[in-house]
Amino acid sequence: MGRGRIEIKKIENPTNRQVTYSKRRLGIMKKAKELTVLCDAQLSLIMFSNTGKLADYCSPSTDIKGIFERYQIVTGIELWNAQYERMQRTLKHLKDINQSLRKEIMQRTGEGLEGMDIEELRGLEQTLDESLRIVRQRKYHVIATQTDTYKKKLKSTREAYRLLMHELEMMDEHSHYGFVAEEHNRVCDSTIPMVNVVPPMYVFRVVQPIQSNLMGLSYNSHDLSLA
Amino acid sequence: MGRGRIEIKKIENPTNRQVTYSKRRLGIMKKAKELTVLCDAQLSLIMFSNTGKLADYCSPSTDIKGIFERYQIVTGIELWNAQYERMQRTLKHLKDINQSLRKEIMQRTGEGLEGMDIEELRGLEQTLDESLRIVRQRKYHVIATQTDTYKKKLKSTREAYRLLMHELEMMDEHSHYGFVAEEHNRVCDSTIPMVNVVPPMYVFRVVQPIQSNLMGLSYNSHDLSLA
DNA sequence: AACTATTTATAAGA
DNA sequence: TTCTTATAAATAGTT
Repeated sequence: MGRGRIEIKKIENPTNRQVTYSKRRLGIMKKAKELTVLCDAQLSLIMFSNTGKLADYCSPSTDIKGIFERYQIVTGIELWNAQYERMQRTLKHLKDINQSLRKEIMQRTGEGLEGMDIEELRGLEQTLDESLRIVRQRKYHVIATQTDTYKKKLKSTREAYRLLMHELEMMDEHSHYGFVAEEHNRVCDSTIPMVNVVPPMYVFRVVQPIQSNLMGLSYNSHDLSLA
Repeated sequence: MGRGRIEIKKIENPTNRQVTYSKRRLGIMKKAKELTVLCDAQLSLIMFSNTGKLADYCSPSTDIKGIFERYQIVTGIELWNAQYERMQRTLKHLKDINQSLRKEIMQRTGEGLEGMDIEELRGLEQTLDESLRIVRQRKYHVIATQTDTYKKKLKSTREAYRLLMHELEMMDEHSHYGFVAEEHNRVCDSTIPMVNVVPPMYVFRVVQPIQSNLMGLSYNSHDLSLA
């Protein structure tokens, strides 16, 4: 339909091809609209030109999504159902796992024990017993480590203190300003024995307030009784 | 384009409409194919007639799904992406929950304790201790219930046995066939004391083999020592 | 489903 | 791209 018929094969001249595409695109679009109106049909038309440009038409009273869903139902072709169902299955699987994990936790908590027979209860008891053993072991390990850390810090503090005292003594012996004499003697007298004689625990208590910002230990006698 | 122009509005005569639909459907289909070939375009055409019949065309070298996906990408319209992403989020959420549940179980098992400080360990220990207490309580309850059941069964068996013995005695006293006399006396002598004097545990052991198919009890001294 | 008068689409040219 | 126009193609009404 034009000045001379054309063969239906790819138009090699790009300009020509583009022009033809424009004309025919409008033409088919018009046809689509007419078909929609005349025959009360529902249709979707999606076109991508050679250059990637999109043009589309969809009959009124519906949308592309509706058309595609209907298409899927009629043809049975999976456009996204496969993916959707795969996800749905994964979801169910995860939920199942979730439930069984929750159940396990519940049983380990001591809830939901109603359905278990003696053998199962026995097994659970032993498992819990073992777990408790491990947790306690770990706790004591942590306590031991922290105590060790404190001892080391204490030792270095004690050393620093001793050096300081030593310097003070030196100052006392070689200078005669005397403005700290009274205080100094008292401090010196009580310190030397403390550093060298007082048992670690006592020193620990004296020093602790100085370092209390470093770590917040507060375990009580109950905990220690389990050591 | 035909004998007289027509107005573009719904054809009310159903037959006429159907005929027109057929003709124009073929026409637009042909146009679609030509566009595909001439201009190297990609297109999809889906049509549903008034009566629900499907007709579709898709350019070669692609498929409806491909066109559809490309359409989504270009338009940014979510056809099923919204649903997809919602599911993906749910999936991730479930996985996260799953992971935290697993972690909790691990800690309750005594694994993965490395990151926990003393306070946390203390809490975990107390929780486990409490759980263990509950599980043990439950176990003893089940044991008690089962023992009770055994006692009742034993009692009824014992009663049945007693009645049987009584009948035998009667038979022995009132008849003089004598063909079971020897055996009968022996059985009678050993049974009466057993039923009335032997402590429950002893009776239990004697009776157990007879009923052992009913329930498979096998708790050992270790278990009982925890009672 | 075929025919055909007529309308419509469009190829080529500007 | 858009307009023009000669001509091919589509199709409405008919058989």
